[in-house]
Amino acid sequence: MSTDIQQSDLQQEHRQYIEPLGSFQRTHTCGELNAAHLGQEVRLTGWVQFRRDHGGLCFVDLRDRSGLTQVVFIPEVAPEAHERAHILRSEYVVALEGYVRKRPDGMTNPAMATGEIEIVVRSWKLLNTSKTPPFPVEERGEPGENLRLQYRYLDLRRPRMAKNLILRHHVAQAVRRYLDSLDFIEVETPMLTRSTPEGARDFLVPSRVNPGEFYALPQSPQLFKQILMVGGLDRYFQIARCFRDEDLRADRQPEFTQVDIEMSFVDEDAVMTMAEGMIAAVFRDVLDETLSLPFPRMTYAQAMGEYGVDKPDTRFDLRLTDVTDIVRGSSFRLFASAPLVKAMRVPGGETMTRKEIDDYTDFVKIYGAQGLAWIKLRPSGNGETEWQSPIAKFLSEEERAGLVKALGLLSGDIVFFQAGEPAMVNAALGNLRVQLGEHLALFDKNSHSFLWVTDFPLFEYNDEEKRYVACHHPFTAAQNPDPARLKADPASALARAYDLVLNGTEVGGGSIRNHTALMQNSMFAALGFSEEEAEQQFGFLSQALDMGAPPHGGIAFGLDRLAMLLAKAESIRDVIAFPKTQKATCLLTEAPAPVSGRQLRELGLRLREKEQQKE
RNA sequence: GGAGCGGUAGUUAAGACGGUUAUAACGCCGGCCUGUCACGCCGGAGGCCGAGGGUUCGAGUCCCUUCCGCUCCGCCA
Repeated sequence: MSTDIQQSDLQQEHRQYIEPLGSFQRTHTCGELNAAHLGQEVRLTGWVQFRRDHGGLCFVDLRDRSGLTQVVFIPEVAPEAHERAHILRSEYVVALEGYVRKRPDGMTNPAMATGEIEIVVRSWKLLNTSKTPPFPVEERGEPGENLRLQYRYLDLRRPRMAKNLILRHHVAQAVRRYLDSLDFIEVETPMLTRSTPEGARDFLVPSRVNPGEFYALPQSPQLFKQILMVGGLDRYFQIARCFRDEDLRADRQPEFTQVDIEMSFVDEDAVMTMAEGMIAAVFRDVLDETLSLPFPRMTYAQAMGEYGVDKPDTRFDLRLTDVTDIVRGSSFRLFASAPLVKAMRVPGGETMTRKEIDDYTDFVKIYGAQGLAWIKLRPSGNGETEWQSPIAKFLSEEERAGLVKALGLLSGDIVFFQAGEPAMVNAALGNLRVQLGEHLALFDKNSHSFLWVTDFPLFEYNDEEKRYVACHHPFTAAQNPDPARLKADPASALARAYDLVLNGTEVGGGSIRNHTALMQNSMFAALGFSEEEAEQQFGFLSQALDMGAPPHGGIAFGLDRLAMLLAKAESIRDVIAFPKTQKATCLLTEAPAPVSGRQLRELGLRLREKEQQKE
């Protein structure tokens, strides 16, 4: 309390020294000065990071986005400037002029980029004062995320956040350079558009002019970019903001940025080759890393079979194996009766402790598993291998031999099993695989392993809606476009879709689209739309396709995720200037917030009483 | 909708077994200091232990409710 009063009094007193910038416009940034500038007269501007006041000499580290420079106030050189320097506090904003000189022998600081030199101040101006910041801008320790988001402007002054946003900028610029060089046209598509029934929940915007009607913010520019192809634009891209009103994750925000691309007269290979070139250009320009092209490809079926997920982390080599047939007749009833039994061999895992196995058991329960069966193959003294396992006693000699053969089991291994519904089995073992990869340090954290996943199913069954929905989106072309087959056997239809996976994260995905009205309408029919519904929701698309739409396809990349992976950030929030919290709020602006009754009336809206009380 | 972790000076954390006046470091304020660079030395201020209720002679600590942040499941074409 009294500290606050003292501080605000102090700041009040210091405010009288604030001056306009005037002629003190900077000649250099704080990060760029070095021995090459010795003797030069310079002007710098920036924030005070530290003041080290020796009574006589007074040092200040001056910071801007480019780095830090030590400036020194010397009574003998500039008595007035030195005298006034005692008011400087953390985050005060100053402009100063002086000359660059070499630091005395033995006084250089090799940890600083500018550590060989310092600026001897002749005169300076106070441009603004600052309250004592709630957390230090200097990166010592990590303040809580709620504080960082509430005072995001201070967080952005910290080198890590500045570095991440600069990296993100470089990614975006590399993308623009590459696509421009290939004659792609950047086009902006509407933010206020129409709600569509498929896909994620829409953010809705009420229309004042059309009471009772709503725009939706785009989940992606999908329909517009296809219609641009019908419009003959041929090659389009956009760094587009997209909105999805779903729950957040460490790598998911309700508004995010997509590098959105569409091309005419192409097939899958043309799009994928273009995309590989773009990713390679980004890695070359941003990380100075050369990627080897083309990226490997794997079918969806193989990914699910061997990795349990549709976005395998191919940095390490653990695989899942289907052993359903081997244990079909087992006296272990769970194995004998399960629709799918899979196993994962972990070489050298025999040394795992009971505690570790228990922790992995808890881990797989997240995905609906009842437990986690395991077998350790221990070398016993006489050169034989002992099967140590709670389930070993249920396995016949034949079954053991079958497992050894199918899994390539060796002494010293541990094998994990999962039995049950395929979705659960794959999710449990697939995610356990990733967990083991991290815990056992099976990969180099600096490596980048790309993979195309192809041949996705066209549809997946949605239990809630009791119907098939599009796996990718409803505009994706089928590999076999025969309408009769789509209708008869939707489960086995494959899509002309492809995802790009980097280190187990989906960074991009796209497809060849239905470019004839016939293809598109048979897709709507297979999704269970009546002709009237299809016409009402997507009539404008069918109509456009029916007026000479060229064959076309495209892809979209998550710019935030890409930036996150390149920056090695733990959260997507660390590469977004103003992200939302897990409850989808902005702690800086306190959005969302109630609106006035007048605003609601203008929009023809009325709140339930429950919500009204919030106002 | 569900599971888990966390919330204690400005900040980051310790305290958790219920028991005197709630610790520490950094930061902040005052003083001293002419080569520091996480400067140093001396002194000082600073707390509704997220909020509300309960159990108890007594609650930072136990119970209930609730708010906020984070991670995950569901969800995310």
